[in-house]
Amino acid sequence: MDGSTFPIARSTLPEAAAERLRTLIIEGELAPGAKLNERELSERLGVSRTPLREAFRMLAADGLLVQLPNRGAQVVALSREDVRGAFEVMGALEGLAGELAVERVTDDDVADLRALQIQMEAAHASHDLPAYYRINRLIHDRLNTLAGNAVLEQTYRTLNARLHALRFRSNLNPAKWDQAVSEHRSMIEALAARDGAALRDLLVGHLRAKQQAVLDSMDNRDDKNLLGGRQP
Amino acid sequence: MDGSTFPIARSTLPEAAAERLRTLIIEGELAPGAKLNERELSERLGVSRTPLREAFRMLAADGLLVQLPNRGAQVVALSREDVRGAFEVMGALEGLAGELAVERVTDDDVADLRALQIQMEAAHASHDLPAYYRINRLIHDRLNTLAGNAVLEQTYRTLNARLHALRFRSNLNPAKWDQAVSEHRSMIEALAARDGAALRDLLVGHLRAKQQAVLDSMDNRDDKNLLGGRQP
DNA sequence: CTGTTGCATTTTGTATACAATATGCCAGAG
DNA sequence: CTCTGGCATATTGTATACAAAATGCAACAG
Repeated sequence: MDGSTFPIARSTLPEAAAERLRTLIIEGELAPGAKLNERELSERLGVSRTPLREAFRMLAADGLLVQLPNRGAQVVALSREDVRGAFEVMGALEGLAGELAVERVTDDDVADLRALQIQMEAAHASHDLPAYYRINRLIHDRLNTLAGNAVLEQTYRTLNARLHALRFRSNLNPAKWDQAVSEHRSMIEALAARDGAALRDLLVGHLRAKQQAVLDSMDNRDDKNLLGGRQP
Repeated sequence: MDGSTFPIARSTLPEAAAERLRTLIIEGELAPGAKLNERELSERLGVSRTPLREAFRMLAADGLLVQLPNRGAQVVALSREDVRGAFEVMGALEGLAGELAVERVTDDDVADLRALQIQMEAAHASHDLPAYYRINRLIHDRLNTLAGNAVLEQTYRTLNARLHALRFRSNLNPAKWDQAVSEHRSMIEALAARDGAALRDLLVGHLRAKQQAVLDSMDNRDDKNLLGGRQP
């Protein structure tokens, strides 16, 4: 919450287990809808069931797992509605981040972001999708940090992690990609001009486009199994 | 996440413990900053330490507790910055809720809200603060439900619970109270007119006023101890 | 008198044993 | 052949025992 304390961040076993599980889920190693057997997983991670169960509680709170009484935990399978809703909220959060960032951003920050934008365009030009996604995420994270609101940042990160479990990076058609890069350019200009309202609108629109792309890809038969087949 | 399943909601021990702790924190029985001794609490709640620790993890994820490795859990003490940040995010969320509600609201819904508004004005007229807060909360909850976005609703509720731990109901001066009631009237009119942009602006402004009131009360020497004295 | 070191006690962290519940299979009735 | 009931097995839920770490106090050195 406040981020100023540093007890050397000594990790405890439940936290470590949660972190490991989180990556397993996001990487797709644990597929959406997969049932998690406590004994098996505890052996696989080399911890006993007690800390593992605490890890489950943490991930469930993050929305990465669902826990059913006496029936264990399973990886969440996001429905179409869940994805729609999550993107709507992300849009509102990023919009707010933009408005707040404008009030605190320094010229150095803008310069940093411009540098990232150039890297991003390079990745775009060379069709390096992984690099593009990496830099894209850096930029959005940076913007959220610039907002200077710890609650916002934490909420944003949690939601983002949930969506990353979808691993929707696969298909992004060229037209939408061009569009996204261009939107990013406009965003940085709005930030440089300290135009909060414009930046907010750009971010909301940007997120809406992303949402649409993801929803489209969910309709794609090829990707449907990625979701665990729970949508009606 | 999806709310459509109903396995009779059989409560498990960690969930029950978490619920109990949640009210203890919100009612102020467990003061901000208070250290929670596992053994003592487990005896008091009549459960063993294992489910209690799972409850701790849930509440920590909700932001009601902070857990320090090898040093146990304590009730969160919100700093001024935390409160400011939480209200900013709440504003963005409610604004979104307003925009979305406009698209789904029925005339019956509007009638319900008008009825609540009348009850609220009655509570205001008779200076019944508890009733006012209760109805106020009902209205805001209703609006969030109307938005038809489960992710939004859940995020909103979690943040709201965190702020309720402040128990800031004590001081609300008459002028601000009048203002708040009047804003509510406008909000319902905007909803009835299906004017999403107006409703959004009203909600954001409404939240900003609430934020200011709470921050003012935090500066009040009388209330400072309520916060656990962690703010710089 | 002050500061530091080491020990006793308390408290948290983890593993495991036991209890309760759910799951799947098989037998038997219809 | 299908459906129901009951049993065996597997899995989750809870309590407790043991290990590790932190805290507080007291004794000692400076």
